[in-house]
Amino acid sequence: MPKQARAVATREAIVTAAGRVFSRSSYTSATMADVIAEAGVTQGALYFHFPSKKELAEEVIRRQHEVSISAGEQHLWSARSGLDGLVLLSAELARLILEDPIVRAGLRLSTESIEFFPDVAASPYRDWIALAERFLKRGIADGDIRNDVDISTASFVIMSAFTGVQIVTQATEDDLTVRLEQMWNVLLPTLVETDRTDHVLRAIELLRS
Amino acid sequence: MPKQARAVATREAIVTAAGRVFSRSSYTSATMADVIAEAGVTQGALYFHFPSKKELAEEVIRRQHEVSISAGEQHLWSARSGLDGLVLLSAELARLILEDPIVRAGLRLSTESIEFFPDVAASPYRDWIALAERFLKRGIADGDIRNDVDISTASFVIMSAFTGVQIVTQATEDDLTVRLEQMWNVLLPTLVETDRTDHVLRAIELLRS
Amino acid sequence: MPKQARAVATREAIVTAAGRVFSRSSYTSATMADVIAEAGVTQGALYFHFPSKKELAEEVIRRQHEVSISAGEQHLWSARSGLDGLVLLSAELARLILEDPIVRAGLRLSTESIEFFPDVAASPYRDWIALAERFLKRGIADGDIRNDVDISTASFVIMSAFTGVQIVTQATEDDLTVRLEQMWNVLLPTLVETDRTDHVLRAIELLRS
Amino acid sequence: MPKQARAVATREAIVTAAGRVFSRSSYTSATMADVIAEAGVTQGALYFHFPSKKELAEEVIRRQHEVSISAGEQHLWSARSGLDGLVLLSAELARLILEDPIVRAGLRLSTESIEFFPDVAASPYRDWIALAERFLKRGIADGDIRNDVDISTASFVIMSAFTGVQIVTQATEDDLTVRLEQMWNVLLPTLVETDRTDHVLRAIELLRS
DNA sequence: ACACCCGGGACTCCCCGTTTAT
DNA sequence: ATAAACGGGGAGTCCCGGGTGT
Repeated sequence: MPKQARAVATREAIVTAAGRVFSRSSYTSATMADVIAEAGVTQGALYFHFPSKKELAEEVIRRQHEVSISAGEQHLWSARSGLDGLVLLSAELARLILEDPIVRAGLRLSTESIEFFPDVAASPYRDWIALAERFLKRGIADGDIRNDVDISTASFVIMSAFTGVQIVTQATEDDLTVRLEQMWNVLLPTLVETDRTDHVLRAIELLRS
Repeated sequence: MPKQARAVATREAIVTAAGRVFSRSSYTSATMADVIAEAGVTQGALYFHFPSKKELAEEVIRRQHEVSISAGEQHLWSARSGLDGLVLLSAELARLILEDPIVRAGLRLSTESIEFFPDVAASPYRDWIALAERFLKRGIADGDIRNDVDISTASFVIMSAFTGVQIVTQATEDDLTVRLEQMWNVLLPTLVETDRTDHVLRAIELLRS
Repeated sequence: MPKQARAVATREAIVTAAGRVFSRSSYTSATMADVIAEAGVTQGALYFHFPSKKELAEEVIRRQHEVSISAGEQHLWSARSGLDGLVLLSAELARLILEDPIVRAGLRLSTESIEFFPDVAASPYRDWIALAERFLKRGIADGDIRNDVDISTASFVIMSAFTGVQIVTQATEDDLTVRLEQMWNVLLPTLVETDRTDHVLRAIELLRS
Repeated sequence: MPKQARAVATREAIVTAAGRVFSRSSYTSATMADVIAEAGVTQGALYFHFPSKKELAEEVIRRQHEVSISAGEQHLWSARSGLDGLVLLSAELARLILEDPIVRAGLRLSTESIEFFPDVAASPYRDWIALAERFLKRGIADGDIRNDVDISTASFVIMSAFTGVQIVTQATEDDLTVRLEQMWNVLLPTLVETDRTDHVLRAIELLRS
């Protein structure tokens, strides 16, 4: 699709810069000038690749979506079990949120600027919940997760708790990985058979790597 | 502080209007003109009472703080037990978030506009966690909650989960009370002795009233 | 006119404060709030005594006029001779400009804010020139000043030079008294008979006291 | 710096308009809207070329500086003698002040708005005094000016008197050229040998052309 | 008469997302 | 793809008028 290699590089620089800018300022308080300065491109270049601020933000949101979904997909197949995968997914999402500006920006944009992107506000959560459901299903098939667990409810509560932990941790500047482990310590007992605490311990162990 | 009755009414109208405006728009995208229109006052009146947009927002945050804390305090003494109180607290907070624009606005401002109010970003969560700790302590004393529960960890996870449920629910436009019940169904088993499921059922029953 | 002693004090405090404010800020950049803060009165008090910013400034101008004229009048009679008086007048005006905020403010207002007080822009200069003329006349009568001096021209040039010295000195932050002496050293020889340099020396000596 | 011809024209129109506006209103009472209206440009155009009111004013001050200095330099070499040049310089400055709005504005801005441009308040006077010194030096070399004249003192008094004459004349709405001649009639006798009154007469004659 | 609180609203500087001319 | 221009708001300031109390 892109005609010149330079064009790709420019576009990439813009999106990356937008990620940094939108992750540290809200949609309205971030300015195109900020993005231009951060990317080191000219106004014309920016407006050539993205006709408006909104479309630039939407591209960032799209990237966040791609990245977090593909991260999840990978674990779905590579993890030893559904339970392990679920825990690893949460760790991977946490890592992305902490380290990838585009993910952080996409998340911030889609949740916080509901007025501008009303139709994508729910999608990160919906995506994550759908992912979690698939892990839970596999977990039941694997025998790690109790088969009387309501998959839909459980995945909602898990991903909500994850979201809450992430948000509260960010606000209080706590250590997310520590808090995540505490979260799983509270949640896992209700998901796993009471006499299979070894599974719980093993899964939590995964968080430390 | 205010000397005239009219002044009190004006000030109140402004804060209420600010609550509505800041709950539907972010801090930066909300404008003083919006507040003026919503309150039906003049610019002069607004700037007489609040010298800047920031101070107006801070007043809204302060109100949110007061309201949610005092709501919690009340349940701490009126509830039959610590466990019941904790559940009722969550229900009350949910109600306030859904129904009181000032609470919603205060929450949105303090969490989302970290760049402008860095020092209060954590306070709602810290407050709620501290409240939850007091409920948990009473719950242990009342015998409703297992005495090997780590109060600090549990209160953090509970309030994080609550926060997450509220945020995800808001984004997906689900019914918060239903989701809250699902959350408690997952969380309570780990807090209450396994042979005291009656307590769990009774507490959850409270959510429906 | 004022009925109560308190009113007189308030009014005086306001005018004095206005002097300080208008001497350090221009008419437009000075604000009524500045005056209020400086005077330590309330807005109501200020607006009771002066119905507008303009009238307050006009009062300051009026005071400056009174003060500088009466200072001149005094020297006219007390000085040993017209020449001495003229030199003393310049010293006295310099002192007032340096030390009395109301004089400085009145001067600044009447000269700089021509757009607001067009009819008084010239008056300080006209007043001073008229004063100088009277001194020169007496100086001729006293025999200190050459009788072929054109009084009207000379007084204009003298007071202009004085004004210029004062302005340039203020801008360059030089010592006004030193510069004033230099000015008289240049001007006096043309006013006094060439063989009466003792008069010149004596007059300049007066500046040092 | 400006890349397009149109940009140069726009910028020029803005500076010229600013000159007119700032010469008839003080810095604070002049508004950007005035400049925009006077220049016939849009707000965007103005703020593209000058990021703030202050920088626009500073450009005007810079222009005034350039114009008056280069006018002086020219006379320094073209005049028949130092004395003639000095008188011509004063006439030229007077002409610029009367006819060039940018010069008038720059002067007004740098002297009157000390609060905003403290570091350039003195520069017009310093520049002129430095120029006068060079003329006086040449005048002594040329034999027009007495060699016992203190150059530093004399140039200060001359330029101060010039400044005063200009200011008083402006306030009283007198004819500047007439007053300038009167000023020189008072000042020259102390600068030139008493038996060389022909020089004085010739120099003053230059003012009339 | 004197003082004060509260409110009114025009206006100011400037930022910002976005097109037009080159 | 860039320099230049566009123009709609943005927050906040300012001078002042009314109603109230003393």
